[in-house]
Amino acid sequence: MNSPIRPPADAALAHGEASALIVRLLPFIGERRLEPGDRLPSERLLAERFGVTRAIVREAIAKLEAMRVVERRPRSGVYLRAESQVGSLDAIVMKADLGLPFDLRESDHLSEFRSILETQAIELACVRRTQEDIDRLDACMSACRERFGRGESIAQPSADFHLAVVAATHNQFLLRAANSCYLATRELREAVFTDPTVCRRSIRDHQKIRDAIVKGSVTLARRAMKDHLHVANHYWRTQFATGEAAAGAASPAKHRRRRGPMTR
Amino acid sequence: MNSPIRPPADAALAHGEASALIVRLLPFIGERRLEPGDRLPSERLLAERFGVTRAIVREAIAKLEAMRVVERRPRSGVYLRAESQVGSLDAIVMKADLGLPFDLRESDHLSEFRSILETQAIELACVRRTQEDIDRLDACMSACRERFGRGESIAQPSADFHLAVVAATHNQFLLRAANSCYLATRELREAVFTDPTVCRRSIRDHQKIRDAIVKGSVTLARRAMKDHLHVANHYWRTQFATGEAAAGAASPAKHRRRRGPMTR
DNA sequence: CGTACCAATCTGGTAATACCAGAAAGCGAC
DNA sequence: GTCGCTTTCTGGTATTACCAGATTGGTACG
Repeated sequence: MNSPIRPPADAALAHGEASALIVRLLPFIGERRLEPGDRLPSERLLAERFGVTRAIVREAIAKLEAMRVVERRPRSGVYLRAESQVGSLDAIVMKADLGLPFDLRESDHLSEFRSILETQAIELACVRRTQEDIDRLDACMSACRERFGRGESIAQPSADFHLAVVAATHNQFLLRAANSCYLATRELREAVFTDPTVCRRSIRDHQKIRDAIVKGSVTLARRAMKDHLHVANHYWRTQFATGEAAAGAASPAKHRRRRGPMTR
Repeated sequence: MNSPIRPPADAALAHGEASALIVRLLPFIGERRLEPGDRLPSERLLAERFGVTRAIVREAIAKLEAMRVVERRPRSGVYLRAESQVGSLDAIVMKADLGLPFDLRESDHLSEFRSILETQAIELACVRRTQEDIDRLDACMSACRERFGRGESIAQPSADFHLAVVAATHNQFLLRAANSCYLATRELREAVFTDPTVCRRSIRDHQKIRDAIVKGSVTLARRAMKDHLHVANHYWRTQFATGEAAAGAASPAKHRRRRGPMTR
């Protein structure tokens, strides 16, 4: 199983009324000026207000609770948590998943976070990589080249490569955090990685990174990764700005409802 | 109602049948040898099997879905996702929250992850800290000293200090990731931070860190943080080992049910 | 008056049941 | 065999009801 470790399917939160309710719930919280510690309306009221069942409300709240956006107190109510302090990483990732936009500041912070993870990860990867890790890197490289040759976007195999690097640290926490980053930026990456210039540059950089890891040279690898991330973040920022400009009214991140047979 | 500082209330996932079901569900997945991509039994079967309602099953699955442990495919089934690749950071944090044990390997990886976040964070903090950030650091220091003076555990204010450092980066992603780390280790930290030696050492180290941040000296701060983390991780590892040995009995703080080891 | 106590009424937590629509499997007709 | 129907799965949603803490309001008592 050398293929890049990737889920067969799309992201998770897009289905059903419960997710739709979350999307409507967040602005509702905003316009009500609810602050951390405040209580949300009762489940029954919310159900009535949004025209759904209590079961739907409870499912939505369960998800928000899992992401530490909200806290349930039995027989008392549902309370908003202090977002910045207790929200989970995925509570932000979810924003993208639900079609809510990032602002530029958040985008930069995400880039910074990703850079931190990956520059540290590659050093560990140089030391810990196994043959299997290297095979996975090569598989991603092949996938990139193949897709590029067909003129397709290399967004996914490129992300897979980066994740494969992190995976070579064999540290689950690093891997999961990095994965969240790539989930959060999936849509915009699609756009960035259609530009042939970007693709060529990426593939070249990835090759350097891969070679450095194989060689086990920490300094080489870190240098290569830093260079790559620097350029990548630049492209990313540019793309984000243009996307931001075009993101006027309707959120373009909405065509996610794929229902295909899902070959697995 | 505005109590000074809200004792973070108990963590999130601990209430009710849905959470209990998650705890029973994970071992169930394990003993059934379900692998990524496999389908879970239908909701109705699970409900019958575990003696709860479908509503409970759905709530539990909603949480697992939010943490990207499983994936729902409408009118098809609930499928296990590739854990290492797609699970969220909080899917691991949850383990602690549900009373499931870490193994030593995971514990070390968590320490490593935390160290990466915080050593990078402190550099940014040196540059970006505002007066408000410094005030927060000082408040945490005071809380530490006060509690230590009363002979209480400084686990919470100590964690608050570390989080305040990360908060000074003004990077939400860093903060949330770091926060997840401290949530995951809450219980064990309580034990570690009752030892006066540890407390004294921590407070001293924190003071150094705080001063370096105020001074804005990146090199000093990084040095101080690295030293502190090194020692802290040592204490932590020791405590973990002893805790592991005594883990035959139930978790000391909670009277939560736990089943088999199931660490996969 | 003030206070202690009690009952109506909130809350979330859980249960039981039913129906819908897509998907898949069985199965008969050809 | 293959086509096409029907049955039987699946999750998705709605409805209703009851339980038990918590809150609240009022009332009876001191």
